[in-house]
Order: sequence, then C-alpha cells, then structure tokens
Amino acid sequence: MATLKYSRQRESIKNYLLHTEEHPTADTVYMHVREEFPNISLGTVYRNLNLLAETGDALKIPTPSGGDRFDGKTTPHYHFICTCCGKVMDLDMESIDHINEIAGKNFAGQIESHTTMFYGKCEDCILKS
Amino acid sequence: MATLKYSRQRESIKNYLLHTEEHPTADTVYMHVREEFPNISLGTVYRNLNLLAETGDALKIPTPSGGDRFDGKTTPHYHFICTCCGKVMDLDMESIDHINEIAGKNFAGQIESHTTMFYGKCEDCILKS
DNA sequence: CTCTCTGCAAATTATTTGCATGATA
DNA sequence: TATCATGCAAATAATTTGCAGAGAG
Repeated sequence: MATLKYSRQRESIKNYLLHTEEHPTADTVYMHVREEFPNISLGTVYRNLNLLAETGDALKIPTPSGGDRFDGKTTPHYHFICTCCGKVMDLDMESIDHINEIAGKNFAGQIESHTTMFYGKCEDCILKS
Repeated sequence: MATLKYSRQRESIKNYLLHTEEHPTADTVYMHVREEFPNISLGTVYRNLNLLAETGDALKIPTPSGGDRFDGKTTPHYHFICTCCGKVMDLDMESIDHINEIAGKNFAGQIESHTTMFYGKCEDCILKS
C-alpha cells in the first residue's frame, strides 16, 4: 500500500471513534465529523474508515441486515449484536482461544478467536418482551 | 404473518438448499433453480429465501463483504467463515451454551449460542500462505 | 372467489470509484 | 512539486418492493 499522508479529516474520524462507545455506522460517523468539517463527503468517510481498519486503528464489524459498524477500541475484545434492536455491544469476557481445540477435532482451519461474533437479545429487548 | 400457500418454486428452492453443502448466495440459488424454472425471477428467490428463513426451514447467514448465505441444514450447528477466501463452513463441534455464564458476569443479555459466527483462515488458505 | 405468489422492472440501501482540485511532505 | 487525499457525482452490488396477472385453497 502507498505511504499514508496526514489528513485532518482522518484524524477527526479516528478521534471520534476513540471517544464513542456506540459502534457507529459510516453514516453516523459522517454526521458527527460534519460538525467539524461541514464539506466532508461520505466517500471520504468510507475511504478513511477502511484505511483505519487496514492499519489496525479501527475495527470494521459486519452486521446482519446491512451497515457495517466501526470501533476505535482495538484491543482484543468480543462483540455481541442484538438481533432484536440491532445494538452492537462490547463483551468484557475472558478469551475463548481454546475454541480451536474444541472445533479442531473436525476442522483444520484456524479460528481467530477474538473476531467471533455473538448474537442474541440484549437486556433491554428481553425486558420489553 | 399471512397463511402460506404452496408454490413449486419455493419447494424447489427448499429442496436445493437441502441437497447442497455450499451455503449458497441468493444468486447461486437463482442459477440452480433456473434450471427447473427458467422464468423464475431473482425477486422471487429472495422472497422465498426470506420466507424459509422466517418459518425456520432455512438459515440466513450474514457475511462480511456482502452477500448473505443460506443453509438448509436447520439442526443447531456453528458456522465458520474464512476471511481469506470467503468460504462458509459448518463446524461440527460440541455446544458452547456455557458461553452465557462466561459472558454473563458483565452482560445481562442472552446469547443464542448456536448463532455464533467464527472467523479465521480455512485449511486451504493456511496451506497457500 | 379470495388471497397468496410470481415475473418484471423500478426503487432502495450501503458502499465504491473516477476525476479534477486541494493538501501534505 | 510529486504524491496522496478530498469533494462530488456517477457507478456498483445486494436486496426489496409495487403492480398486474397466474396459481392455490
């Protein structure tokens, strides 16, 4: 990949991701960064989010029913997505690296444990039902 | 939901899903079902795949980088997606229902264990690298 | 007969890309 | 001043939807 040059827009996006817990969509990032850069385009947001994901400065989290989410917290941790309301949450739990031994009996691939995605119902949705 | 009526197209789609192991995309299903119903439309395929997923006759598996996959094997099992080649595979491993106890210390939601998605490199991609 | 399902085409949604101009090193 | 980044608009890709007619119950 070509050498990265500094850009104020990218810095702002990176900074926003570091200070939010909501795992925003590209569009949400766009809305926020536009407060500082009113002329920024959605294309630029996408380009930078992908760059940050490549350099490891952000995580790109695919979700069912469209719209990737982004996370500025890059230390290994697990994610949970509520299939009811779509909310993406961090799971603060111990590593499940041993999953490779469990799966390994019939599987010769290598699971990258901390990219595992969990689905279910979040607390709010359980209470509402 | 409204009462379902029989349709030969839906039956054919369901049947194809039951006899393939490849976790096809909607488009792949379309290609195959078109051999029996040359005039079937992609819209109909999508509508029926979604109906089958709702009635529990098929699983809809979201993937990173676009394109849901479908699975006619509806008994609980885990899935693995190769982040290198995109291949979707069944993982024949014991249940990890206890994940709820591990995650539960800091999490009041409910993980539906068998919908957990694992990512990593498949055997083929490991050998090639 | 009534309501569901189909084929077709147009509409949506999320994301990417080409290009001329602007910013960084 | 060479190269990367931006803004804008057009292009893709995956999926959904409106509608008029065909098929199932």
